[in-house]
Amino acid sequence: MIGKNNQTVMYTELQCLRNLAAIEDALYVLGGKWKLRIVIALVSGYCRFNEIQRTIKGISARVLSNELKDLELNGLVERVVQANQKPVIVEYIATEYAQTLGDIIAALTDWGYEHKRKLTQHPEADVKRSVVI
Amino acid sequence: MIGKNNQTVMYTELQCLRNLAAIEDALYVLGGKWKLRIVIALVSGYCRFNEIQRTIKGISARVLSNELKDLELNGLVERVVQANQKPVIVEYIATEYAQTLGDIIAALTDWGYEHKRKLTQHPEADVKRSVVI
DNA sequence: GTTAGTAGTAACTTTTAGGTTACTACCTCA
DNA sequence: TGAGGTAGTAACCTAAAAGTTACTACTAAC
Repeated sequence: MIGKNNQTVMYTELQCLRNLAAIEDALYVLGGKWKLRIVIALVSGYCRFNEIQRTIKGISARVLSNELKDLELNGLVERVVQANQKPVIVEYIATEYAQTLGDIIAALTDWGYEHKRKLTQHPEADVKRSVVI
Repeated sequence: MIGKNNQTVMYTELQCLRNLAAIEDALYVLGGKWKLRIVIALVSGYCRFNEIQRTIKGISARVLSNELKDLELNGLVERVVQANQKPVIVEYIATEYAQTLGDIIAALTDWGYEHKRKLTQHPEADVKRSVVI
């Protein structure tokens, strides 16, 4: 009952289970607090370690380091060491494959904007309620 | 450098920060292991508590209960109590607002399918490597 | 000569998310 | 009459994620 551009689409039971599996795969790679934020920072052109850390407020060096390794393992980020420079400079580059995340990032970003707009316009709408028939 | 339908789009620094904020808002509501899975189950027509728990493998009653409350607070789920029935029957219904998640769910599902296809086709591609220049 | 930047890592602690078990109270079916 | 389904909750526990602090080793600027 949901689909692209908010068209109504029915899922059969089998499709529902397959979609659950697919979204599970996607969230396995992209889930967690930081992964998508890092990808956004990378595709926006930030590529140095400290630069990324400064851009993404709140992330620690340890976590950023681990997340970048994960993303590299999944083929979304390439680590480029410029050994000729002194001090040695490391760049993290979003791969071509990371470009395939465009739809996900755009959809999440759009929804986030709209959701915030909704919250600030009708704050009273978000009150917990149960409908009793 | 990324956007809808994988079109190349540049982000300015300001846009990058705004996108980071928007995706933060979206992930605040939708993040975590279960939220999107639950929404998928709901829009697929599963609406009873135990039914949802059976559909989403691995979720416990405690977690499902908490997640449904969160989703209700954010206006994505409506809790409908049919008090005339014995035993009392409770239905969880995806709200109209939940339909706005269509693009996100579709994008994540598509990407999950493709990513799995990629992994099974070229498993050797996912080897950690750093490029040293 | 001290402060800040380069890219991290190791060891440790805290936080949070999620899992487990047991329980309610009522109903239906075999 | 007890097994299973209805929708949960309370208390407790574990495991994973994330945060903190300190440190390397070298460079450049003030």
